[in-house]
Amino acid sequence: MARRQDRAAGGTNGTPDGGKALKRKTTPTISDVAALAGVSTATVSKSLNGRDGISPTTRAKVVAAAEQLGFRSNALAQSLLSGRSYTVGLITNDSFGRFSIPVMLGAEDALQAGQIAVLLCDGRDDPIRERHYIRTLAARRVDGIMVTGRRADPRPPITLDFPIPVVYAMCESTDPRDASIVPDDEHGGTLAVEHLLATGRTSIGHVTGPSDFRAVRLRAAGAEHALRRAGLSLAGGGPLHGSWSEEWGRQAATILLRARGDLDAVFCGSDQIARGVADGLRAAGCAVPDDVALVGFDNWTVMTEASRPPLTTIDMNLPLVGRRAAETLLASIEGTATSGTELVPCQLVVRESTRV
Amino acid sequence: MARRQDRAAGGTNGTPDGGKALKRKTTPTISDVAALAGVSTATVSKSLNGRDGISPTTRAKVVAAAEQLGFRSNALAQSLLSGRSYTVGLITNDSFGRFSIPVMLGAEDALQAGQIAVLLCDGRDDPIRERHYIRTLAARRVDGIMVTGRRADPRPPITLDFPIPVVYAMCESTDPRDASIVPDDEHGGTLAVEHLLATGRTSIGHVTGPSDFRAVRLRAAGAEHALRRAGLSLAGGGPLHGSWSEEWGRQAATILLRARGDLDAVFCGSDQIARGVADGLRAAGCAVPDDVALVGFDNWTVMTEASRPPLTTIDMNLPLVGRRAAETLLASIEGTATSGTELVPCQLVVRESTRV
DNA sequence: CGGCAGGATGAAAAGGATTTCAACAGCTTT
DNA sequence: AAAGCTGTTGAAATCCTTTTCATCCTGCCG
Repeated sequence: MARRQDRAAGGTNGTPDGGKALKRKTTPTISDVAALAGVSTATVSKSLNGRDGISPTTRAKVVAAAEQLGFRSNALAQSLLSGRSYTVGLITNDSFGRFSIPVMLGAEDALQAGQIAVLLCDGRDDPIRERHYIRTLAARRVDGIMVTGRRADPRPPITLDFPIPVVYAMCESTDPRDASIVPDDEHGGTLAVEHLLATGRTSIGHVTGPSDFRAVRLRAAGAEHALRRAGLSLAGGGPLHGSWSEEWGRQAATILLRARGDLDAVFCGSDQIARGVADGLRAAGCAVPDDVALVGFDNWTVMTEASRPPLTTIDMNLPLVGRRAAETLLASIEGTATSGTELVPCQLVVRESTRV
Repeated sequence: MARRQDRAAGGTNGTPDGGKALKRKTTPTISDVAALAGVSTATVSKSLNGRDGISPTTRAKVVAAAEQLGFRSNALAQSLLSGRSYTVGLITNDSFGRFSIPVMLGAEDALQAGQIAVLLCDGRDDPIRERHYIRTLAARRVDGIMVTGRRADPRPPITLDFPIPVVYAMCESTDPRDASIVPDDEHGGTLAVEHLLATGRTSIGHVTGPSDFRAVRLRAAGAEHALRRAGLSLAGGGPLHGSWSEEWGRQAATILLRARGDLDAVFCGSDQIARGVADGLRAAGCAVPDDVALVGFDNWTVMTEASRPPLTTIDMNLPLVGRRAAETLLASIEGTATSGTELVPCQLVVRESTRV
């Protein structure tokens, strides 16, 4: 199956650390430090943790001994005693795809600041697997659980048979008593259309994904609100629903142009669709942004930058979603629980496709 | 910053679990189970862990008591005693991007089978941050560490002041005594060119990324080997180096066509480049695959499927890289250490761009 | 000089689970 | 009936750290 590369050096060395091995057999414990410093473990603990009631001389002695031994306090023992593991579980069902990752990074960053580590659990949309993970996390006595996933309709809450704070990021829980953090899709749709209106466009189409996605409906609603406030409505009579693909974007471009000769802008439900629309428009001899302006959704740079021209788009601030989820979870762990859904605002990112 | 959605229900409920709260104050311990079953904790432990020397009657009684209390053994306490945390740290410097994710998923899958959990650490290419994480992982007494990252040249090994097994996945360590698992890029290059040769192409160009990437050099070397064996050489005299972008692919297509009128195939260093080449060729009136066949690299479906036509490409088997890394790490934890670099073979994925 | 306040230190318990070894009950064997 | 054996069970030690509370010592005041 795999082949091993020949190497001049190191091939004969069977130990994991090679010449880097240290003399020490096991990692030093607080008792080792105590023995070396000639004090009790209690004194070591207090010295190293900055408790007062320790004379500067003793403290210095202990610190030196700890240093010399390379002592690192055993977090497991600390957790056992404190009852807090300073760990949270992160369950995803997006297989850490395009949407989960930024959320996860934002969350990890916020948690790490609180000295909290993250245990990874890839649920793979398998409820059994998810149950298994929840049991594992329970056994490990995590302080909280964060559930994230692909963007879709609200999901049933995870079932715990023990009381641990849970926060849902990106994927809302159907139980309104749970805390969920999601992007404000409706607001995103509004932002996109308001930008198009502000640049003087009036005949605006909307090409988007399947209508059974809640996000699709919300973005369209936001767009239509903005239009209505301007006394307008969607070109083509309503959103054009299709798949989340460039191919659909290409087709939709043709459809829109045929239906409305005066089309001067298209707001798309994703950057992938937008890129397809851009290609479709160009193939039809229609210039972007001179004839038709284009706004995408997601700010997925792979698409926005590769598109010709680069796409103006809506950024969902996913790292912020993750960060807020982490903060909410932390607060909940500290005892200040929240419930309900928090919407994180989207942001307009302007590029050439809406140049005036 | 964020706005909170109004909800009819749940708004007033301040507790984290709302009505779902259980009566139990704290999670039950083994002593609780022992008390309920009327036996000692030793007996409970043996009963629940399938040790023998326990009568069936007692075992049943204990199991029933544990069930009734919803007892779950505290993994922290177990770890403290056993000296093994059944946890490994995963340090990445790719911010879990396109390359790390599949590797990570493969690894997580293999580790999970060994009942081992994964602690997430995003190093962000910051050595200080990385150090910090290593200290945290040490304190948590992880059984091993897995280092992964963006594909590039070998990286300096992480420095540990304690003996823990480490495995490098995707990013090779410069120390040959370390265990590293990486895709076999050279083999990938060979596979691509052999496929083109097998479909009757003879004038084959190579458009790829910057030459300071080791992967770029290896893929080119593999391609040239295959050509040499067939008595041929690269059209254009050698690899065309540029950026990892579609734009470069488009330009390179023009360059190659201008230099070689008889060009009948292009092997690209990435799917992104290949897609650009496909667009460039089409724009120049050159049909893919009828006039020129195309092979990409990465099997990044976003690119391969959206390209017209869909791209034949090389898959690096990243989940397998992760899986092998996990297996190597597990073996190392169990005492069977390995050193040196293991190459995971690539795989040809045929699509329309090389149709005959 | 005795008593006392106050600071520094250490013994011991706690946290939850596992394992060893001793004790014990019940049975068989001589 | 005594000795020996087998099969169950539990007391206690162990893993490592933190915290409480008692103890001890020093120096100060009366």
